[in-house]
Amino acid sequence: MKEKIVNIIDEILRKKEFPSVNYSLEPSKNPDFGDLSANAALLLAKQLKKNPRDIAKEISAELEKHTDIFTKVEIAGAGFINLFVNNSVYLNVLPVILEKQSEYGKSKINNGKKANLEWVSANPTGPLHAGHGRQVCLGKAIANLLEWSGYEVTREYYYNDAGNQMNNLAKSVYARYMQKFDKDYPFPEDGYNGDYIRECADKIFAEKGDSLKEPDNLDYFKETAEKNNFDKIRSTLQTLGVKHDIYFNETDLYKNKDIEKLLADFKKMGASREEEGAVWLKMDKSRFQKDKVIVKSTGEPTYRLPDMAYHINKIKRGFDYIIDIFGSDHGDTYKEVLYGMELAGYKTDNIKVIIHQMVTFKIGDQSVKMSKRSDNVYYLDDLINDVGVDATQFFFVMRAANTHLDFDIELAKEQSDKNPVYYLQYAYARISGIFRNAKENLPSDIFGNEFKLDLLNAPEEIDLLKVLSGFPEEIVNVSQTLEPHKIITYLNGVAESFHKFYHNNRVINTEDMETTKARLKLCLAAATVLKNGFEIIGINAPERM
RNA sequence: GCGCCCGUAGCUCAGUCGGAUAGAGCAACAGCCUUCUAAGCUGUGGGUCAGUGGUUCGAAUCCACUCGGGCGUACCA
Repeated sequence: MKEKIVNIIDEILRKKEFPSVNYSLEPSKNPDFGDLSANAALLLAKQLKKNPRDIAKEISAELEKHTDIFTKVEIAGAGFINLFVNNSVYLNVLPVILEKQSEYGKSKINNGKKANLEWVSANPTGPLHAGHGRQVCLGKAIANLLEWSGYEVTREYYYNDAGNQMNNLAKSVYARYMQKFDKDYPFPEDGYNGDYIRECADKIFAEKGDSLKEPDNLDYFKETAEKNNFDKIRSTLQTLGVKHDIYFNETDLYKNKDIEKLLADFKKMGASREEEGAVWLKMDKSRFQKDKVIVKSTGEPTYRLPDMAYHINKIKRGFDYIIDIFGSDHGDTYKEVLYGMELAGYKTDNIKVIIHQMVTFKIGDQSVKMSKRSDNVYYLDDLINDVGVDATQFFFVMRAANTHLDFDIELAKEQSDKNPVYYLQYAYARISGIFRNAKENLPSDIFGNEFKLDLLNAPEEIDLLKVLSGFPEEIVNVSQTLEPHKIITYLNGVAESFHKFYHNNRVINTEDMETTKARLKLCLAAATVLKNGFEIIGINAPERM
């Protein structure tokens, strides 16, 4: 609908031969200012050096001709054009929602394009801890959002089982294993200290007895621990309904020589230098503090080089849009990776990196520890057990990614109106209740396709339709910024409008079947939007609560 | 020290490519259930948008500085 109005305004501006300006057409905050407000005249006034109210007058005279859409066009304040939209415009959205159902809100703007979303990508050194949840849930919602905007989405997990951390893991399990025979056997200083390490050692002991006491070969420990950990990670992801299409293995980049070739390219073009036995990538001093090591003096690459090769690989696979989600602890490193790729001659403008800030978990005033190195870790599984899948998903997606998140476990656990998840889900459950009632007590032809739109004329009914009509536009906007918390803000508005409607207008009224019919349709439309929105943010639509 | 992110109601946070009277939930207070779920609705109170200065018709939003918090600043990933 908004698109239609924008087209009308654009047409008028073109006819008047005004310079093009990037004006806004926003829902008015105050009902006195109509449904929508445009600031085009204010911006034009600056350029044309004319009185903004005069320009507004010219534009609004044209707008007033569209009586099918506008009931009133007003000029207000410094030169805002306030548009009062005809109710029929909103009413006509209802049949559209009913027809499209689970497709309502889906956009085609990115049809035919392929997106790659890489997230989680936790190394298999242990189970996911609660802090990982933010990324898991955020990525789940963003992947959905991309699909709703038309992309074909590949969900990818970068599986990194090379490097020192895995040796460290093996040594940790080995030490726990050896402690079965000698309880004073030293545990590595920077070893992984969680219970899962002991479990893994127990398992190995149960299967292999004392046959692995010789420390010359830790491979078995490494492989077993790695498999154990990754199974745990995948099981947690499954609980949250996350399924990756591709697990990209870092070792493949060694096998197919991508890393070797990239290193050779850097050398050939003089982008790298050797010092103290290590290879350094020459960094742009205006953007980075100093050069970065890409191959250690031991001959092993640092994480940067494989990361560059990995992202080059993604580009070569032909994605139109490549998205990574990282925690703020990686906030600087991705810039190095992108810089390296640019040095190697690849364009990185279709790569978007989402950085989310850290999470503090709180029970009352007490914060919960999350370090992998300490014994008492709050795992993502623990969190899900404590608060449930929906609350976990909702709380992680509820806030903008780039602000710190305080996760109030007590609040998320709360099965009451204090919990913000329920406000939304309750609206859906209420509608389901109405339909249960209607099925039991009304003749089945009440659900027929014919109904009288114009019986919907209560202010709450029109308001609800206004909100519902904004859903497709909301998806388009949010899919551009990839900020799913805005969907929640929007759905809150839907729930609020519905609750108000429900409170003031009884749906099922056996005295007036025609109104009942129309209102049931409105309820169905509201349920459709809620359910579609829930699907994007990744929570369930409960029929009863 | 330097880089990135953040600072909005008692609490948790929306709003930030400049727009009209800064919003929501919770908490507090006062109302509303013989009718489809009161996990709801209605109303009241609550703000120097961290601070100072600047840019302009207009700043929570942009710029500079200051203060406060988080994360980086590894031949860890």
